[in-house]
Amino acid sequence: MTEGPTKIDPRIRRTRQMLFHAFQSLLSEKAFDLITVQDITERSTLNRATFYDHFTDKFALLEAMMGERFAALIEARTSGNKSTCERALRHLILAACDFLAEVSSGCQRHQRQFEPMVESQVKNVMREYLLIGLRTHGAKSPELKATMISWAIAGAAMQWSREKKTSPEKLVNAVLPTVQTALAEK
Amino acid sequence: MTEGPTKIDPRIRRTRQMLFHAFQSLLSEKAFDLITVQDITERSTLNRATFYDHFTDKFALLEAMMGERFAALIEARTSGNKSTCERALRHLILAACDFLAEVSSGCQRHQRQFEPMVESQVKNVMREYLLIGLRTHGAKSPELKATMISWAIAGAAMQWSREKKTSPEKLVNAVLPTVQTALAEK
DNA sequence: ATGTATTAACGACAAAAGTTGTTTTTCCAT
DNA sequence: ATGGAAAAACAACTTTTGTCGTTAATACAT
Repeated sequence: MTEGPTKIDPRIRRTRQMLFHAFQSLLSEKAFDLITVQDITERSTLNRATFYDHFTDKFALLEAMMGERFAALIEARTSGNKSTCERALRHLILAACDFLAEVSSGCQRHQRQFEPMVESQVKNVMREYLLIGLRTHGAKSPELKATMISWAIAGAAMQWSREKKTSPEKLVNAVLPTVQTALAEK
Repeated sequence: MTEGPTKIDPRIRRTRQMLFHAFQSLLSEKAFDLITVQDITERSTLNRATFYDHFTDKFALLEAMMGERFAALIEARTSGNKSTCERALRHLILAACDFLAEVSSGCQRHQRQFEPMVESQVKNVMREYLLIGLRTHGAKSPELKATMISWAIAGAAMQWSREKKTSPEKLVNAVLPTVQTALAEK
């Protein structure tokens, strides 16, 4: 998924991981808005300037972290076989719910600036996943369909994660019919 | 739509408008990221501290401005009669396209931080609109439906606005069937 | 193993973001 | 019109952001 062009310098990987870890541990303590770049670099025992060598700001860090994690979660669950069959769709929707629940539980209540990043990454990863399936099945306008469906699922999942008054499975059942008919359209 | 509880002090209205105007004029000159709060207050001939009396940051200003404008556009076009009939849906989707096109044209190319705000307001306003129609028609789970549909439309419109390789009407025709079947589901 | 190139570390800097407290202006109810 | 309440103006201050130039460390190819 948007693979890096060449081998990545292990130091870069290491530094990124250190920033991710520090950031995650801070997120479990205080709200995103209250976390400064300095907080992150202090905890990761890196220089603040080093942070800016890797990310433009803390939003980019959040975005990258969420994207990587959700993509990894999807990858792990579907073990790579993209598809648009019911089973795969159930997994996809469920994965979104689980991911958002996991993110929620690891964080100190979401902030204004926090959600949009999570949301956009969830949409991106799901869209990419759907797009592959749609293209191999030779659907009509795959890009448009992939966008509409990934956004619709993301919206449903975000709403569910805010309210959490039913089980993820119930949401899947409520969402799936709409998604399937949308996918099936000529 | 989330009306203010009481009459609003004219000074507040005035100050907000001054900030909106200054901001809009700056947006036509340089990118959102490069605009500072000081830029905005200088142009609006207000003190920088005054800005913070009204908005928490420039993101909140953008958000408020986009929300108000899109809501006004919708209001103007539908002259208040929310509905879920085909005619109303066409108008809704078209309104989203037109709004995004208008925003694009008035701005210096969108930035990373810019789009999410526009996007979220477009979704919010459309969701509210759909929700009213769905509730009066006694639909099944109106909140979920309203979310999925508004997000799907917003996604389609955002994608269209980035690419702009077809007319808005063509997009409406491509999007409408999916939306209608989703709305009609039992 | 060593040299080269890349990257991190570091310190210092300028600019912008936010905050606080005080004073002045403006609205509006009486 | 006048007094009280609310908002704006203003200045000063702290924190955070973002950048730059130099030095030190480290990965990798030879």
